[in-house]
Amino acid sequence: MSLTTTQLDEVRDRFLAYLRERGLRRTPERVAVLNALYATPDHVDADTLYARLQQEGAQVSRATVYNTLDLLIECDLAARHQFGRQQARFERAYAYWQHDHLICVDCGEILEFCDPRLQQIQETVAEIYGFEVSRHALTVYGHCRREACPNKAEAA
Amino acid sequence: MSLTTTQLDEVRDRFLAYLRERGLRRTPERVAVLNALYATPDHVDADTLYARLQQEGAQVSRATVYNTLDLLIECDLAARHQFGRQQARFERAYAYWQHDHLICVDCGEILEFCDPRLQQIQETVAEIYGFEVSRHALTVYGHCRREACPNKAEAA
DNA sequence: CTTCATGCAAAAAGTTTGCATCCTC
DNA sequence: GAGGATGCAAACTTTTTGCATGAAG
Repeated sequence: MSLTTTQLDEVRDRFLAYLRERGLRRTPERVAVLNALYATPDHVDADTLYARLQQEGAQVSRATVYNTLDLLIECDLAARHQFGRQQARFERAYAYWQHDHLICVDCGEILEFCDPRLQQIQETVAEIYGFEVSRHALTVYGHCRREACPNKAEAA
Repeated sequence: MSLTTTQLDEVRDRFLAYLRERGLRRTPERVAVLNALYATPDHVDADTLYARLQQEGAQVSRATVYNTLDLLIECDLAARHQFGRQQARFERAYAYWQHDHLICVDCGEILEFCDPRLQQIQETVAEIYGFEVSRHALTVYGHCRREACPNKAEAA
């Protein structure tokens, strides 16, 4: 799913507003990272995002990619996920409801879903344990049934 | 919650049976890692487990710790979790229902909970997306209300 | 012009690997 | 005995850090 030009403008404006109110500078590198993240709806790792920026000719270092991703997470324009391995994945977070992930352990395909019962679970847990819950991360693992799914043999 | 001696025996037997049926060797190092993991109910990272083994005088290398943890996960005696950071946490998995985790982002406390609605969510997702679901990982993040919780200022 | 942000490369943190030695079977 | 398992250390991967240079305000 792609965002409209108007939405992308809103995203950029929100980022710039955040930078302004925090007294941070508007640099072309920061904007480039934002654009690269919002160019596709997938879940990229930092290095892939870095490679993408290089490919586009943007002059951005890895350090700046990580740096900027942190800023984007702080202002809720990006989300970080840790899907099982030590490599974090990032996705855009604007105009997205809180959603969860379904991952095929064979082909690595990542699907998104949303179930209202999770909200209820959060509330229940918050009440029982006296927590002020801020967010959750649910990842469901399994085997997809796509014909094109490689490593199918692993499935039961 | 601690396991009884009988349960610990069952665990060891199960591990040894697994080694036997896979044609793997029963080494004192492997048993030491199992014991160290089952000595406490907490969620340890590999290095902490390694340090614990050293302290007990066990002669086990980091490589063997990782190696053995993989074996324990394969035979369902251990579970690996990736709580947000790039450092994996391990916990014993024998005689435990599938449970989920509630983490205080201020003090790092990890609580466990279980909600039957998750089972339903898994089933729903499996049906909608045509997945054969094998497991899930839900982590809820928030602020605990303990007096002793450090970094309380961060809470809203 | 001041100061913060960047790029680079080195360091850090976590995990995996290669190889000689040791120990289970 | 034979070959898998271990320990050690080095390699590797991902992320963070320090510092001189560069550019935003």
